[in-house]
Parts: sequence; structure tokens; C-alpha cells
Amino acid sequence: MPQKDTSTAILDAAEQLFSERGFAETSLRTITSRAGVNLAAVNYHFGSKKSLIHAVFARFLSPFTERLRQELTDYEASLDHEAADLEKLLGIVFCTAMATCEDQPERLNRFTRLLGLAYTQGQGHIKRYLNRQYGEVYGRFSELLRRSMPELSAEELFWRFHFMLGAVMFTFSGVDTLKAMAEYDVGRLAQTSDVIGLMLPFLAGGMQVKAQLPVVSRGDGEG
Amino acid sequence: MPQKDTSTAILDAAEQLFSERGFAETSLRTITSRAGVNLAAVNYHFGSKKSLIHAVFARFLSPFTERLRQELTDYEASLDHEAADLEKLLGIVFCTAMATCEDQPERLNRFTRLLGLAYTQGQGHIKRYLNRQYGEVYGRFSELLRRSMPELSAEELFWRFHFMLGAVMFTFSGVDTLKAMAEYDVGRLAQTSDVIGLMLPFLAGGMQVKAQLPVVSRGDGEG
DNA sequence: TGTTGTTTTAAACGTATGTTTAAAACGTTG
DNA sequence: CAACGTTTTAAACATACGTTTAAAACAACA
Repeated sequence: MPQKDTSTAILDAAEQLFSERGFAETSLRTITSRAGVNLAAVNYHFGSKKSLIHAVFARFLSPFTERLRQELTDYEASLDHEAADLEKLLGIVFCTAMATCEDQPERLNRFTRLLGLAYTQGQGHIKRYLNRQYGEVYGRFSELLRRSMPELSAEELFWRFHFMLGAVMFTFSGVDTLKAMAEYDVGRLAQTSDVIGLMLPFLAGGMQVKAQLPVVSRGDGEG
Repeated sequence: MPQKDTSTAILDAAEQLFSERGFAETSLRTITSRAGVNLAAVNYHFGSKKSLIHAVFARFLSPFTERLRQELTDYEASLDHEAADLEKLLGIVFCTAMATCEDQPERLNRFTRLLGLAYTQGQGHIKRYLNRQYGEVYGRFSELLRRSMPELSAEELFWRFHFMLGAVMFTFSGVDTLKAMAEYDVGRLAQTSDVIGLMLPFLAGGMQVKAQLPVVSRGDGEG
């Protein structure tokens, strides 16, 4: 490949820059100059900045969800009405994600960060797009998660799921900074797979802990 | 108070709008028109948009860290060389945060969200400002956290701490959306104190879980 | 080679932003 | 009241943005 396709060059630059600076903070001019293409190329090939953002997500998420759909189907078949296993389930997601970008492991960081930004940064159109395109696989995973912890109430499961999501998103959002900090603090450079290896027990431990009464309470009543 | 001070009106509007839309996505014109003041008032009272952002953080964080410093000192004194208790420590932070804005509980959501945005959104100057101003209290808390889990390796503690941070930040970043989703899914409207009550066991469970070998591995070697 | 459809380019457009200015309004103090 | 420092105001400024345009360059094919 002597020289990248224009669309690919734009997607590559956009993916990296968006993940570094966010969507609103990254201008088309920065993207096109990094990609070495003309400014108008974005609107020619993608139509608008919004569509470019969607395309960046789609390039990773479409292969990923395709693989994940298959993995979940296989796992569901192997279960045959018995309860699902939480760590196995989380392992499937992580492994599928890593397998989707096995040639460039750093893309996983970029991508989790992009997802985190999509959630926390305004830009409602991104959330709508993601839900429309990939909501079904997410629902499949949710259902398996529920089956892996049948003793948990719907409310506890809901919140714990989002606590977990937060730990994952936030960690990978700043994983490069964190790796550097960890190297400075601890003296050892961690690989992404190491971080996942440390994260899985944390997540499983938090998800499966026995519920107990809260130690925090507010001054007012229960309203 | 018949009519708010101009600076206060700006800070109120900015705090709310920043937390809803992010920093880059909120224009000074939106802020000043929401606050009912003239556009130039921001630059007159705060000098620049950057300084306004810093002022928004300072208005919450200065009283908060002041209280927290005191609470940590008290707790340290009560310990007298014995190990700190993790849940007690987390409880102190949450309670101090809630006490700092006891009159307007929703400010806690806004603020955790602002902190999350500061971490995930580019805007390096915010991180630098926060570290410069409040780094010391953070260090005090870190040290107590370490003392609460002496059996954990430095590396495990570092990463688990950031997993925890992520769960907290992410949850409160979208706590209003999440509350609405939870109400729809589960049928019961949660209060912030309820969410914290559900979160504490999750965090403590994840932090204190016995480490185990990771189930995820990469294809390549250990490099 | 001439024609046609596609891609790239430089330039401009319209709009929105953060900031500055200079005059007006205000409030306090002599 | 008069003078002075502070605050507010409307307008303008310079810059950056996403998008559009129309011409140029290119590619494929007859």
C-alpha cells in the first residue's frame, strides 16, 4: 500500500485526534492537515463532521459487534438454561475487543476512550447513533449479565452495571496517562492486557459482593 | 437577596451549563444570557474563559477540600498507627462532599460531573490547575487509602484506585440520566444518597477482593 | 485523443466564538 | 452637588469554525 486512501487517512487522523481531544475540540482543519488531505475532502467523502464521527465509530464497532454477536450466540448455546458466569462473560467482551484490533493494540484504548467521550460529552447525536446501530447486541449482553447474577435485584444490577461501565471507560479513557503515572509510581510499565487482568477481579468482586446497608445517609427524610 | 451579584450569577450559570454540555461546547454568550448579564461581564470579572472555569471549580473545591483536610486530620489522629478502614475512608469523602453542598444536593452531581469532564476532556489547563491547588489533600487521602489496604501491592492499589475513581466519576457524570433510566427500568426513583449507598459496597468489594490470575491474555509475548 | 465521471484543490461564505474598546450608568465619598 | 472609582453596556474586533463553490486535476474508456 504505497499511499493510503483519502477516506482511510481521514478516518485514521480523526480517530486519533478525537480520542485525544474530544469531538468539539478537534477541527476539520486539524484532521485534514494531519491526514495530509484537502479540507474539503471531509465534506466530500463523509458529508459532514457529524457523519465523520459516526463513521469513526462504525469502523471499529461494526466488526466488533459482529464478532461479539457470534461469541454471545455461541456462549448462549453452550449454556443451555443454566446460569451464565460473570467473569466468563466479561472475558468474552474484553477478548472480543482485543481480537478486533489485534494488529494495533493501542486502538482498544482509543476506542474505549471514544465511547467514554460519547457518553460524557454532550453531542446527543452520537448516543442516538450508537443506540440505533448497536443497541441490539448491547441488549443481548445485558440479558446474559442478568442471567449471570440472578440473585441480584434489578435495581442493584442496573447500578452495579453502570459502576462497572464507569471503571472501564474511565480507566481506558486515560490509560496512557495512567500507564505513565503507574510507571513513575510503581516502576513497572504495564501492558493493556495487564490492566485488564487487574481490572477483571475488581469488577467481578464489586459486582458479586453481598449487598449491605449503606453507611451514608442524608439529613432529610425519604421524600 | 433581591438580586444576585453579577459574579455569582455568572458562576451559577457557568457551573450548570458546563456540567451539562462541557467546557468547549458552552459559549460565554450562552452563560451570560442565562445569567442575565452582559457578555463583557465575564472578561471584566474573571479575565478570561479559562479563569472562569477555574473559578467554578474553586467555588466548590475550596470549601470541600478545607473540610476534607480537617476530617482527614481528625481521622488520622484517631487512628494512632493502626490500619485505616477503607469503607470509613470512602464514607468520609462522600459525607464531606454531601455536607459541602447540603443545601443543594444536586450540586454534588454537577460537581462530580465537572471533575469527570476535567479528567476526560482535553483542556489540560484544568488538570494542571486542580493539581496545583488541591494536590496536597489528594495526597493525604491517597496515603490513608494505602494504609487501609497494606496487603495490596503498590501496582494493584494504583490501578484499583483509578477503577474506583472511574466508577464514581462516570456514575455521577450521568447520574440524572441514569436515575431516569433506573426509574423506567426498575420503577423506583433513586435518590443520590441511595446511589451512594449502592456504590459503596461495590467499591469496597472491588478494592478488597483477593487478587487472582487474569483470564485474559494477548497473543504476543511479554515484550 | 476526446469525453465523461470522479476526486482534489484553492478560495470564499456565513456564522460563531473569545476578547477588547470606549462610552454610559452607577454608587460612594468629599 | 461634584468628582471619582467601579461596574455595566453596546458595539466592534480578530479569529476560527463547518460548509460550499467552481475550477482544476485525474482516471477510465471509446
